[in-house]
Amino acid sequence: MASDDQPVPVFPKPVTLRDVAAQAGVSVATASKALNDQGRMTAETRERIRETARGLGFRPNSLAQSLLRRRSFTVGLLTNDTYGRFSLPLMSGISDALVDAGVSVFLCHVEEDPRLGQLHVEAMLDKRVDGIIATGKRIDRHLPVDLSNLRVPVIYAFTQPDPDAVAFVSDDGGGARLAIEHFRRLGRKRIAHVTGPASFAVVHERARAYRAVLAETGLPVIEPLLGAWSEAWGHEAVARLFDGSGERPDAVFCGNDQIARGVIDALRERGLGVPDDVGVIGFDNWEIVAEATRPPLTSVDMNLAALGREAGLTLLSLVGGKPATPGIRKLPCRLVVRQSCGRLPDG
Amino acid sequence: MASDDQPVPVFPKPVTLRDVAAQAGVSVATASKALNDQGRMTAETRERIRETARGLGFRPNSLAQSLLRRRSFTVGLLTNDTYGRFSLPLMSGISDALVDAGVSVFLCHVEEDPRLGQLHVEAMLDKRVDGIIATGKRIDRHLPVDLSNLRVPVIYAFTQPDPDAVAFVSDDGGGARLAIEHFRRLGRKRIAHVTGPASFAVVHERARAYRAVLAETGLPVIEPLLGAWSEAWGHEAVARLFDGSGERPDAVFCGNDQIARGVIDALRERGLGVPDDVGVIGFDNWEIVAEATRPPLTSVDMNLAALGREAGLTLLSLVGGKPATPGIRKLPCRLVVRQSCGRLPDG
DNA sequence: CGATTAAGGGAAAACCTTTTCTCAACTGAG
DNA sequence: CTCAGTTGAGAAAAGGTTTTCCCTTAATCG
Repeated sequence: MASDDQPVPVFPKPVTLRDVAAQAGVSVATASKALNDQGRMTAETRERIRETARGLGFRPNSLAQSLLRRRSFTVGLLTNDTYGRFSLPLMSGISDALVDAGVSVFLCHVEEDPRLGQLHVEAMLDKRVDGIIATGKRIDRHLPVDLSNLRVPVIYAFTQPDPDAVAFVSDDGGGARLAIEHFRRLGRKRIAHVTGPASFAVVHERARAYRAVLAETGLPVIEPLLGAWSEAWGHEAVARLFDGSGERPDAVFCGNDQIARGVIDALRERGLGVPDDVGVIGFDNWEIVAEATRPPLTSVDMNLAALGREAGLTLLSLVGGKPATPGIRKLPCRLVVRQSCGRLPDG
Repeated sequence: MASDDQPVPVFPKPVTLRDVAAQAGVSVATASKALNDQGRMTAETRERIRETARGLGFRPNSLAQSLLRRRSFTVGLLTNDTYGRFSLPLMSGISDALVDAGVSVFLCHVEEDPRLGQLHVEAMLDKRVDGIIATGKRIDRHLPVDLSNLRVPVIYAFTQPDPDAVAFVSDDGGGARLAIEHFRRLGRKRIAHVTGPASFAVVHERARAYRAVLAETGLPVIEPLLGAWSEAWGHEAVARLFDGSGERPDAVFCGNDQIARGVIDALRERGLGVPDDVGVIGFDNWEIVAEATRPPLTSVDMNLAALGREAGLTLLSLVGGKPATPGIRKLPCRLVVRQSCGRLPDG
């Protein structure tokens, strides 16, 4: 008896179409058609069945539907971005694009272990996901998983695609251009660039844009400083830029917001004011950092949610059988202006 | 013709158990039993069927299995934590606990809109998730969704549970105790506490622990400063603590890592060294912040992955039919010692 | 050698929904 | 009154797997 007084929560049996049909006094076929606006029957019958379904709280079993339609109305989002800094905004955009089609998103975090990753992919395929979106920590890094020759369409977003795949990435060169041109419009003359390690493709792409804009406008190019994606590197880079005897920068374009943060801290320690003496622009627009910086950081936003939306819509049309031409599509960045870059004297 | 040269990628038909059976020359029933180690047959037959399945690359259709077993081997993780700062570590712990049971996790982000949230929950139920784990931004905040009386078991992790539910939260009081006692062991005499807004239950819980430890050890209590969860507030709080004429703190225990960061910056601006003049300990151990702080921040870690693991295991046993006594279970925090708190003089 | 038992394997139902096909009844026209 | 055509609704198959029950054959025992 002692083991009996623990109330075992009993979960009610889900109500099936059969139950609805029985209660309404029709066959399951008719019930199904009534609820899906299919087939022919009197408006009265249709309404009666619907009313019964509502009353019973009937919800169709997606599993059964999926089995029949050979689609699960689910897509998998594969990522190895531990902190979700890039994958969560992306996911939010994807969900956004898919929710109207009744499709949900399955976030699947794959560690660096390729075996475990492959396992997760298999699990998704077994669950008959309609498609997979792959994303990573950085645009030019591969996921530790092989996604070629899968049974479902694959889209790459913000990560290095396989050849012949469809991919969406941000236009980092354009983003850099945005930042530098903004500095130029504000009248900055000596614009430096502090960025991440040479092993990242985007580092070179942005540096190219940096040089190009400066060349176009006749401003001097300061050799970009390549280092790490960290605050500490931003700090150190300021020492390199400002310790020399040469003319000093009046603006720094940084490869990410953490570097920018380190730059700003270092400038303050040197008694240089931001934005009055030196303007600073970051990259990523990681709000939680950009807004906490003093002064709040102007930063290039990669529009990850929009990227996710595009990826989602494209995947959807791929699932629908419409072919998509493979290749990399670049989506524009936008500049989020806060206070670290300064403003026009007359503004 | 022009529309014909676009190669439409054709995805191979998945191979079914029927295919395996046909190729092996047995019935589907036998094939199924062979692959699942059920039924009786010669070892030779079993092996032959397995070999055929391997050769064909057969993978059972989870949808069909789930339909039959009335379980999807999927659990939903519901969150409204936009940046994933808390939900991702949690999810990683949950996945960890469930992967051995072959269960995957469905991350579902519900915005503040309750209607959309309810919609997502319905979608998960329709997909026949085995259970749901709810989590939020902060321990004492409700999700904008009603999860009572669902058809599946629900576990709350790091969010305010419904009454009679099973919940796991971190022991914030214990975490505070850890920090203060560490300061005391290091010989700090005047320990201040700068924390978040009064509207959070954990703020009071930690403040209680703060007072308790100080009272136990005979150290003076400085009235905790309640403000916001931001760097700016940490900055401002330093002004309040150090501008007065009274004796100054030699240690500050902060409500989160961002506050700690603001505190450290403000101290540096005042010419006070961390940890030599003032020790600082944060809360959350958000590595990306804690490690970037100069000096690297000692912080209380809430062990979210462990929390997730516990939640996952408990949900699993609930799904298995074993009852769990409702109530809130607190899991211990741990102190991650870096350099901002100082060390023993003789250490 | 006949009868019993065990072993090996198959048929069919079940899970739940959708869809096509079929069928009965009824309408209106000739 | 008969026939074509329409309307309303049900039967059945399909989707892929698991499991129970049954049947056949071979082996064992008396």
